[in-house]
Amino acid sequence: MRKPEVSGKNNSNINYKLRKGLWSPEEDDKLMNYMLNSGQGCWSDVARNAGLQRCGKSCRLRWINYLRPDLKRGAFSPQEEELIVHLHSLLGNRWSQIAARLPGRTDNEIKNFWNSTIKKRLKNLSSNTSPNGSESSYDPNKDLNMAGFTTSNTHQDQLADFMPMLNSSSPSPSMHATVLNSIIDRLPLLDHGQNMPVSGGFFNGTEPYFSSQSGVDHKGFYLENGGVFGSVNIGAEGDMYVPPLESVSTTSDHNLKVESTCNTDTNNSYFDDINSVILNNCSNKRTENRAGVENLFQEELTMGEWDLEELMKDVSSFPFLDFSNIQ
DNA sequence: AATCCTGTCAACCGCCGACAG
DNA sequence: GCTGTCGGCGGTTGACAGGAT
Repeated sequence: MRKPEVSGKNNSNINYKLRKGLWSPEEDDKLMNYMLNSGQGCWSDVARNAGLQRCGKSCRLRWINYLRPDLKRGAFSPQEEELIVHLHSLLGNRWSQIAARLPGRTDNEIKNFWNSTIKKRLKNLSSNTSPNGSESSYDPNKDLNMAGFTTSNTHQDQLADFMPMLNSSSPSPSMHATVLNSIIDRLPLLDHGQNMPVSGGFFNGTEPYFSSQSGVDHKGFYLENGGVFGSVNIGAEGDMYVPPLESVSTTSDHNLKVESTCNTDTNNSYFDDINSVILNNCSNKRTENRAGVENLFQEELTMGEWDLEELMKDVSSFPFLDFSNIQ
């Protein structure tokens, strides 16, 4: 936190210089009143018209990160933590996009939380699990289930079914396809709901149901560590759509590249692959879940522009998220 | 009680893309 | 096409609080 200050050397120019640093309660009142009465316009106009000696950017930041009425206060819930970790594994440091999936949370808040809490936790756990210290760098994305976040033993057990195959030292593309098909085979048919979230477990059998505050059962796809990947909604016409998410990439470009190679320490990415394939299929035609699967694992597969907006738009539909505590 | 250390978080900075003139 | 402005974003800073020593 910074002490309130006035930019510029000469305070006699206070009327013409912009203030910096912490916001005073009076400034907050001015901005709040202006925003509530006049709504958002050009931020530089907001600053001017509200009688603030602040730059537009500063006003915007203050409003977004602090004054906005819909902000959720308080500590992150374990569910939110898990969601942040998962979204970060998908999106990287795209805090704004992560924040967009967490109602009432700001990108700044999430960024701070990640840098101060989660990152540290993951690092500690990572170092604890590599006693010889051979892992010079840690990858939070590999440590999701070691970070003390809630996981589902059920899903771990279910995933264990696939581990022998996944742990194959040099699985062939056909092996990938086999595993993938096996998973897709276990996908429940998603054509029996109308306008409501439906059971859409990643695996069959013992997938747990989650109940939202509204009492509607939800279910998501699960990640390797029990994290919910996304829920599935069935439209009135029975078409399945996967809630979208903004463009995402785990690579430097915006194409999601799925490596065909698989080794024992790439289970995480492997399941991302699976999820992406499933979701990709689901977002196209539910009746053609299997279509194209055989062609997915080539030397290197580029899935093209993969708009996560098409995958996880409505993260609020995640079954375990309970936003009823928003104050 | 004083000092040090660490975590938290509000806010700034610099960059980028979109857009208008 | 160039330039300026603006909004948005991610990285970073630094003040403060609270725990540890």
